[in-house]
Amino acid sequence: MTTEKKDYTLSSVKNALRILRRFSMEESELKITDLAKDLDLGKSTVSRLMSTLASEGFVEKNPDNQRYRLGLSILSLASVCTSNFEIHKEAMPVLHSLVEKTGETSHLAILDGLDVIYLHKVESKHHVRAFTHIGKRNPAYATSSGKIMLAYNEEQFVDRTVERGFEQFTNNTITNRSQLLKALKEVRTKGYALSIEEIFEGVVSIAAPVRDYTGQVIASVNIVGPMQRLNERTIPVHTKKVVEAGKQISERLGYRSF
Amino acid sequence: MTTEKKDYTLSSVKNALRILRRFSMEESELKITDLAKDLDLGKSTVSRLMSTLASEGFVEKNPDNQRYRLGLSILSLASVCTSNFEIHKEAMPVLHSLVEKTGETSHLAILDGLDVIYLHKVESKHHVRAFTHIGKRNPAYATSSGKIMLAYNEEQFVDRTVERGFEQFTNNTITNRSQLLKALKEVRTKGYALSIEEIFEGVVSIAAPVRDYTGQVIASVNIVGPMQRLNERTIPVHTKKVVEAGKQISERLGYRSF
DNA sequence: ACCGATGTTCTTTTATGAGCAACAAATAAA
DNA sequence: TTTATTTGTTGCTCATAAAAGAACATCGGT
Repeated sequence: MTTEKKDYTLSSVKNALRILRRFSMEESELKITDLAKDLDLGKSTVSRLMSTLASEGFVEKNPDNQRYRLGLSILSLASVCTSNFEIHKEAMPVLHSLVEKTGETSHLAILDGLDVIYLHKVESKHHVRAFTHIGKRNPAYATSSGKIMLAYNEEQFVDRTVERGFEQFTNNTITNRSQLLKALKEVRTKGYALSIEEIFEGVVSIAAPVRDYTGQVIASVNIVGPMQRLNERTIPVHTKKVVEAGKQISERLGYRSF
Repeated sequence: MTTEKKDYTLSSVKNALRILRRFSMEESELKITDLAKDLDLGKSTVSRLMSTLASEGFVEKNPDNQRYRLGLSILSLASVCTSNFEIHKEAMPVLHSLVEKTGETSHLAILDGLDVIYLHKVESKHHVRAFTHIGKRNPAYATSSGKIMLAYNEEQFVDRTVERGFEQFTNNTITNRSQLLKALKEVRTKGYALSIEEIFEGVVSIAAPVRDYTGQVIASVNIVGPMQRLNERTIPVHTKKVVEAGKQISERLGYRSF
């Protein structure tokens, strides 16, 4: 009696989806040959997968360079996706006013596995090079939002983070268990999280928890900006505003703190 | 010798994509049985398609009600999709300032087939029931943005619109060729387009063209609001601002009008 | 606790998708 | 321009993966 349970995933569908996931901000146009190499499939297979994807509007061919890019069907679905999150709706006005008050870009993030995902982003007036975008994933341990989520959720996330291992993005990146535990403890006592050049050089972020009506931390608000503007002097005042924003969203979700 | 050319689209992939496209703002959570009925497939087939989609994060199961909804993989791809459009980046700040100046919600729209698709949306402060969202499709002939695109593009779009037929959304909806031609002519002479209760009762929109460096109209800016605020008195002043916004975006795209 | 409805698993058969190879098309090089 | 080289699409075949139906499990309601 072999214990292997049957795997009922459809390989062609899986391949099609893997193709879609290959598209990224950095590589937004892909060629058949490259995809075939990446996914270890035949050119013809990929070609046919692509025309199927194209027929439903999930990709389209750039007529100029023959390459494929994501199609508008994706766009139509994205709003449906975010609308699933009640937080999203409640958070938007708060994020906007946070940006007005601080002058920095703000995000609403949730935890997906061991990564944070940015559900929403409100840009500041400053033209800064964008490191994030809606839907972007970042490892939780390296971001302020992520540390919030790790700090206020089950310890098992810490274990799993350690298992997965740390990538050192900068000199300040947390790279082992004890550093992480210490950081999370600090988050819990202070009620907010900082990330000072822990993932990008010269970039600082400040995050605060968002709680649902049960008091559980389900999301995080943050602001992000360059060190020049987010420094020892300004961080304390901005932090207050971020924490306040977190509380406001939490209250809109039915959380009562007393 | 039958002239039918072979169809190389992969049916399982096609079914998976059709499933994804079934999700909408109105029906954001779907059940296996319903999907099976809708798509005329077996329950077991849909079940396996869904688990494959779920394994790649394109859908996820709502633990509360056993239903499926769109997953975060979709979200990650959406920004990649919009970033393909150079207009998007250039238009954003202009849309924001248009919203500030007019107090109404603003969209950037492009034409896809015979529909307009909203590439971007900036909400006004007013809490109005949302009729649109990023990625939403609307028939071109019934919207101000769409009329802009039809007015400044090849006549063939008009023919195809007539072929596809008109749906009467309201009393003011354009429902035949001559009405459409007259409306488009007016758009061309005035340089902007109005939609006064042509698609939703009580809703008015004003749109202006956006041109690329060749002078071709590739997109449209609009504002949307309720009749109470967008009326004979305010429309003229708002129109100027919308047209001005269109020009600004066009200039950012390298268009020079002289 | 029962019943009805919904989702998942199992197995079989047939249709289908993957791969190879040839062809077409586009790009680069000469 | 012509030639060479890379890249994408099509034809065809066979192994196999996908669809269907039925049985089993699970859930939700009464």
